[in-house]
Amino acid sequence: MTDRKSRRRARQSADVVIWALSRIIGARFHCAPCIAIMTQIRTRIAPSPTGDPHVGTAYIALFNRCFAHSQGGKFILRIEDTDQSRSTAQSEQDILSSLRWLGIEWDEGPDCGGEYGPYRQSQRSDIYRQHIETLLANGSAFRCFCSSERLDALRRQQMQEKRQTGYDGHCLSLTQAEVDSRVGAGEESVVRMAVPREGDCRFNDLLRGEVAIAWSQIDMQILIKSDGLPTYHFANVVDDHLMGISHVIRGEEWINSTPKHLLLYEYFGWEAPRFCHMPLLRNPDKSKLSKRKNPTSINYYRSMGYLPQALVNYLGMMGWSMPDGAEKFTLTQMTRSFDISRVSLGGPIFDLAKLDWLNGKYLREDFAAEDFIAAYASWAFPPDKLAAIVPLIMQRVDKFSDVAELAKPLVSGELPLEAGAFEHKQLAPSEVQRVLQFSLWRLESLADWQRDSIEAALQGLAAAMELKIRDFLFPLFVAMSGKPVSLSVIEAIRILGLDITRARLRSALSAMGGVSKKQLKLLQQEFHGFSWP
RNA sequence: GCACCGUUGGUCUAAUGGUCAGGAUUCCGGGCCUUCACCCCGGAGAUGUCGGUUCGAGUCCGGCACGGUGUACCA
Repeated sequence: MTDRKSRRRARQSADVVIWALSRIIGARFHCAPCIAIMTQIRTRIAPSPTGDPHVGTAYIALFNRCFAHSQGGKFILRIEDTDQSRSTAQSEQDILSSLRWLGIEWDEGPDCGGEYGPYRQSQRSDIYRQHIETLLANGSAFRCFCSSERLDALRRQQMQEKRQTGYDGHCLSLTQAEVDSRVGAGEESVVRMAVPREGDCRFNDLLRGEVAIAWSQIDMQILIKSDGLPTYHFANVVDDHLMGISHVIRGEEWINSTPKHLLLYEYFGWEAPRFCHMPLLRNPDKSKLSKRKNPTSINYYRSMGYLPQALVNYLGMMGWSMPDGAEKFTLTQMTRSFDISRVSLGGPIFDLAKLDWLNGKYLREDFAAEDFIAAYASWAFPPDKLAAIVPLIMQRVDKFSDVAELAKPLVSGELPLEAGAFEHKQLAPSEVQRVLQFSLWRLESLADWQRDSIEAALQGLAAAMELKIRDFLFPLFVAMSGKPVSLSVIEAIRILGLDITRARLRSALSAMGGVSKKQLKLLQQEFHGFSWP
């Protein structure tokens, strides 16, 4: 702790010097990234558009943004979409709009541009191709032709012998002529980085002090995949340098691969940025926050009716505190008082009880009745949702006083489930669980969230399970509405969206007594055995 | 397995090596109040463990325990 304090002091004075320098130099030069590195604080968030917008992304983005903006620097958003098979444009859109909803805005990014673009890695292939040539030429990277079979066998053997797993340097001994002829013959290959086998890599983490990792722990990482695209490690380093990133603030999960990154900077002859590894947000069981165990999508919090300012505030309380101890603070206040050395390293548990309290505090203290009305109305009844709800309700009511009860499932979060709610004369409890779990998996994999595709997916699933659609839908009705009779369950699913649907199906599953790990595995096998049209 | 990073009430956190380890949440009790909630007051509850340095350790050093992460042609 003392150590932390003295580091904090030292850093603050160093930052002042750098800042002053940037004022002097920055006024005269506007060119290479090297100048930017020397002169300006530049941080980034580099999400991979492979799924729901994650609260962990927002968390790291928040700290990067506060760090940069508290020192007159810039905060950049870069899309890391080198994994062609998993990246989607939809996910990218969701990430941008979620961060914007939270008020975490960026100075440069794929949507707003900037001097260091493009800000999407899939548009930077030429840059990576060019840069890998440098490493290939100076011998710090090499072509590898090993098949995945050989690599698998190698790994198995290493594990059996209880040795460290990793590449054995097989292709390191290839001559240039050999490499050229095999490449010329069209043989598939990857590019790996050479890694020393002796000694330690030492670096100074902004929060943790010196970290030493033996080079023997570091694998000869693939830099360019056989599809010609870079892996994270390579693209990340090249881009961070070219974009003038001065401080890499990222999750703790990256500590172990920092030596790879440092080595790449060295191979290129570039000055490395400062590294700062934040603690990881955790599930209540202390494992890394995951959507299997918790709602992790920012969209979930949005559709549950949390306020963006409360969620950002709450994220700011994770591993960090205001110097004056204030618990309710805005993004602006956080930025103004920001001091990265106030980050505490124990992984904070993302616990909803305190978020609820904080959100309520915002609602009570910051909203006049008319503000509340406006905010609530636009949350509960945005025009398109209202248009979808009204026709459903009109058919089923006799008088206005019936409306609220019917609409309840569509404007609520989780619903209380009565004991025995899932009793059914055709379906055994285990069958009900299967329907719920399979439906959840099926819906999660749905590409578009339209009435027809949801219906088709569920019908296909019912057929695969050899259940009558009527019986099949029963558990879903109950899970989604809390009652066996209600509005169209498919409409409800469409209107409520995946996040609320997931939460309801999950709470139904746990109301049924939960699914053990063993059961889950069996169900997974069965589910993967299904085939869809 | 190996490596790395962590460890203050259940949870989020505060504490220039020096008061009685402070605040928030949660839970419980009381007050306000027609009820509930809000709000106010009060209570319960923590430095993982063993050793070392020191006049003095939550804070510095070492061992152990526990937890987490990493060990991919994912990021």
